[in-house]
Amino acid sequence: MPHTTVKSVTSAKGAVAQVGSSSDRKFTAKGLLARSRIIEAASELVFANGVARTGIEDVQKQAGVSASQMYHYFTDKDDLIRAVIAHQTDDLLAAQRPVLDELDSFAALERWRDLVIDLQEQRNCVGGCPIGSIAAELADLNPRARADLADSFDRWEAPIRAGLARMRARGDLLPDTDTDALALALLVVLQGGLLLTQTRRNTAPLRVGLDTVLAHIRTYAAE
Amino acid sequence: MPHTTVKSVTSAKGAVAQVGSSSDRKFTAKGLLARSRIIEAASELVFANGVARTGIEDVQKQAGVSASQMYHYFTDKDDLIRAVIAHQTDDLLAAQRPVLDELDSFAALERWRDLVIDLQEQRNCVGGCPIGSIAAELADLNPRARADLADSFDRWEAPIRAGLARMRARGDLLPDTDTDALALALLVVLQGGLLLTQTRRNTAPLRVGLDTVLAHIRTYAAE
DNA sequence: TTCTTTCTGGAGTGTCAACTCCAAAAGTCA
DNA sequence: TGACTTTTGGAGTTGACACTCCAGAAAGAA
Repeated sequence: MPHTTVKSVTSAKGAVAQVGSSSDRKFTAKGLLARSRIIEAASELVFANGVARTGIEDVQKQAGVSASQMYHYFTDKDDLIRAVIAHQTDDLLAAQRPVLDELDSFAALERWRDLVIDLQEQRNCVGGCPIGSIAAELADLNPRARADLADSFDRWEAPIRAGLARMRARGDLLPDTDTDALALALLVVLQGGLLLTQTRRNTAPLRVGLDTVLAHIRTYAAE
Repeated sequence: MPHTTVKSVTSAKGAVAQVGSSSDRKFTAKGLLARSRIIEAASELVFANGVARTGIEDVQKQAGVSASQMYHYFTDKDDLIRAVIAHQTDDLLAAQRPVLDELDSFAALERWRDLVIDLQEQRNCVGGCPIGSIAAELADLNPRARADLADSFDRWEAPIRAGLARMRARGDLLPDTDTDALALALLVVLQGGLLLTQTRRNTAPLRVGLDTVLAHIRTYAAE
């Protein structure tokens, strides 16, 4: 995967078709199962060791799959990693639901804060953000991956934005509150908090970061 | 460097001696020069490509040095990377001085904010935090590196803490302000902001993050 | 100068990792 | 059943990469 060469062609309609992407192929039910076992195994290994240190052979072993299967379901390592990014994003959002979709009260924001901190404590502060870590590794190296990661962050940010916007619409927050900025600040503090928490093996950074932004949001409370 | 095996022995006095560390050797002036050229080259390459994707041979070429020199000045790649972490930390703090040491007024905090954002704009949002990126890659994989990285963050946090503490002592901030928490929040928002800025190729996350915490600090302003 | 230590060149080694290939097993569908 | 497509096994290839080794050049100490 070094010197990632990614081919893409622009179709007649102007849409960009991704040559070499495996996601549009037709697979049988059995095939899809093998494919998802591979993605699952790769996700775990990438989370633990990073992209560069995750070998295709390691993934094969963990998924119980042969080399030819790897390249039957994915064109190359890049393609697999993109699938991992998508999978980890789904997983991440699922782990924070349903609270993530109901971030429209101060109580809900606190529940979310507690949830995130608990998750890190459960794993003893080992492992940062599954997509943040990949972002730090690939953002400058792989344009396609960077775009995917940006999309992931967007997907994460959207429900936070929506929740805060609802609070403002409902009158919980002052009418001129810049809820989009607050939502972005929450995502920022989450990423930074996770990285420092991972490095210091201590949830204080995550806690302090989130609490700081939450306190700031409260200064916009109406009445 | 996969499966980093780091030997350390406990001496009679109970102090931990680092077997294999190169920093305590005696080198001539010429030797030190070659050594620092290696560190400089390695730092650039690691910043651009990450640790795993930086080959010893690449560093050799960039530094204009032979393989035997690499292993004359560093016991192994781990040892080199530790030197890179130290070097990048020095560089980073130097780039933010003298403003970093004078963060004891709202005006100074704003100057620091502008400085950090300008730095990212100058490099078109390419490259995140030189030590944050290494932290994301190595924190869970290499205990020695993790300790070094934690120290780096401490060195970074210290002047911020000191500046805010001076503001409180001087009466710019209310007496019961938790300045340590605010300093940590600034570091958190900086790391998260850099990562998102790198991924989105847009300084908004860094700007919004810093502004949010700065606004929150202002709510502690005295009188 | 002579002795010792440091510094440097460059070929070599063993390992691992990404990717390929051919052919066979298993499933699909007429 | 028979023609087809999909799925799988596993050996092989190619290159990269961390690290070693030996010997010679340069520098420092006496």
